[in-house]
Amino acid sequence: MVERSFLARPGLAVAPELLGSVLRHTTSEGTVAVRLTEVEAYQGAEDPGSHAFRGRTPRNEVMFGPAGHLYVYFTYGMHFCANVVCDVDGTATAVLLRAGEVVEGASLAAVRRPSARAPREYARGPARLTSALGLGRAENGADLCSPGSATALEPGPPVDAGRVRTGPRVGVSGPGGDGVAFPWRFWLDGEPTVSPYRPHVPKRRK
DNA sequence: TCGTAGATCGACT
DNA sequence: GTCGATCTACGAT
Repeated sequence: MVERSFLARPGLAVAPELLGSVLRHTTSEGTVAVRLTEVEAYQGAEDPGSHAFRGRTPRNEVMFGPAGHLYVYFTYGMHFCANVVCDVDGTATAVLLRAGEVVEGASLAAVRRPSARAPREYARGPARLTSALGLGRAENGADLCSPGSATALEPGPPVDAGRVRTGPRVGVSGPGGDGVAFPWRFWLDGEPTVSPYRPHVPKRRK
């Protein structure tokens, strides 16, 4: 079980140390656990790309709460994405879980992700990861740091610091408006489950 | 293997 | 009414 104090820091500090951790979710169907290989930090009010940028709403309520809870939101009409809420109560920073490797419950993950051709694709991508774990609206606000919780975050095997890679999010400058892009994405080099980098280009519909 | 269009609905303006 | 922290199918190469 990850200590809540570990998460009660800015998402930017927590994110790289979260790589390699294992998120386990148990339902009536069974248990699926994913070892995180790619995450992205969201700096709340300082991040134009964050749900919390325009202030507190019923939707992002959980982000403003205490650390160690799960923020699950619905997007694009069909997908769920999951974040680990960080920092102290009242501060809306979080870490988006972008990709991971299924290390337990692969058969159940296969049922939930029928379109995946290989096990490495079970959780390769934010929406795929939540799908493989079986996370949904019901898990929004779930406590990750309480013993016996159906949704839990656990320390994984030690990660070689040399394999941790970072990347700036294109077009987003850091606090202070100095024009410097901050490295808010973190992933483990060489992991086949890391999603391919694609610049964020919102598509316009007709 | 790569690139693009379409799907689909809740939150916010 | 508009847009989105995306995924998948499908056509082209």
